[in-house]
Amino acid sequence: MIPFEKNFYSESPSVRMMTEQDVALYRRKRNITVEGRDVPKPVRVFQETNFPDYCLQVIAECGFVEPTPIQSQGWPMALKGRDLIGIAETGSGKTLAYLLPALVHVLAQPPLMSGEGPIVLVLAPTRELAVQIQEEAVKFGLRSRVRSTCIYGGAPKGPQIRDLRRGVEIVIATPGRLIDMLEACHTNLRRVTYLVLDEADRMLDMGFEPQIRKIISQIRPDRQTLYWSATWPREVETLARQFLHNPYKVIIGSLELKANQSIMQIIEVVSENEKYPRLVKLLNEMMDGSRILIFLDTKKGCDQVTRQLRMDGWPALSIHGDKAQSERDWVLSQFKSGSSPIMTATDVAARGLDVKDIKCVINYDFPTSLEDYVHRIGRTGRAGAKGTAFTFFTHLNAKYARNLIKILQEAGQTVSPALATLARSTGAASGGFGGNFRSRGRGYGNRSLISGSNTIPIGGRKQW
DNA sequence: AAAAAAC
Repeated sequence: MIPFEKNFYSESPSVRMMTEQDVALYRRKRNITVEGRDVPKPVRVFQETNFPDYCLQVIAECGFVEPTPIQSQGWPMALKGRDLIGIAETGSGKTLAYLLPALVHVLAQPPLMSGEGPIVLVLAPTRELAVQIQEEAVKFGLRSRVRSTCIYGGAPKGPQIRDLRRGVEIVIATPGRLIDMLEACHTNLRRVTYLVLDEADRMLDMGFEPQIRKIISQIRPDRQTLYWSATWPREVETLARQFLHNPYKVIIGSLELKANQSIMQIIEVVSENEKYPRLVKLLNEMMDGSRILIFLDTKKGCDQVTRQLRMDGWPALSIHGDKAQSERDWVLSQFKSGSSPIMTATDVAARGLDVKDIKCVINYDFPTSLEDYVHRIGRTGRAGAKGTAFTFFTHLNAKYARNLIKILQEAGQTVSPALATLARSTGAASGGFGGNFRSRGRGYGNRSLISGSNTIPIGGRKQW
């Protein structure tokens, strides 16, 4: 094994001069909570970090003025070489919180020899998110010797194999294709010393955990492991700590499920039949060139609503996991460029995606967990911008009402009487928190997305 | 009676 230096952080003189009181005040003002032994002081300006000069230059070019709270505390922690759990709301700069320390980490290592695998591995739950992270890595790795590549399914293997065989310091991957590549010996994880789980609670849930276990088992145990998410259900903590040693924990705000405060959240209690007409009414009010993202719970629902919208003349496209990756890529690019300002999506688009100027998120269906609710609406209101989230809420979703109200109140939103009434109609607070980590709610009842004369069958496919 | 993630 190649030994690696674990502490890349030395406090700048200005950080060293901060008194404990200064630190406490700084953290209090920015809602930073820390746990762990020997927690380093936060950095207040970019110049207090020890990132390479060219990184600071890119930061300046991006127009960033000062580190976000998760960055100011996360950077020195990550640079210490210790494990880390970082929890901060959607749109608060988590990607750079782990990517820049990753660059420093790589630059401090002996160069890659031929046949060696990556030094940094970042795992993400969707292909689009992996690609987005890689774009960010390219932006900051460009002017150094740090190469990166993205390994994900649905795309041709050839170029990915070529990149891996040629050697890259940073690999950003979705689990399935990475395991595929490992089994085919196109790469190995023997040199990985910096492992990131983005959207960590999702990566540790039922669907992903076995794959994550398989991947982590191939990485040296003295690696540095970093978890990041906007949501952190209590149920994951025990599982998560199995893969961590003496971690720091940094939380921005509270550990309570918390939505981004700059998003106006509007819950509309409707019946199933009222959804589509209500959607059209909202689109008529909101359409002014900016982007609108509509979430549904099922792929079929996405197709149906998109088809109906297009028949009614709306420029809508749909993204979900049954579509070819080439179409997913195209739809997302059309949405990003504004050529198709309305996108319907399943939860494939719920986490992490950073599209500028999404003015409005509409939950056509209420999600199957409140964590997903927080992530979905977090596609708007990014980097301090304002956004609006409309959510259609039916009596079938009543079990979420109480905890949803908690989220609304915590984020300073008004609670409509209709929602309050629904909350009172349910017994003790039951449903909601915990997402995939507890048993799923029962009783969905019959649902058809578009009722009566509005139903549009999709050619050749059986439905309902 | 959900989605995602490899071929």
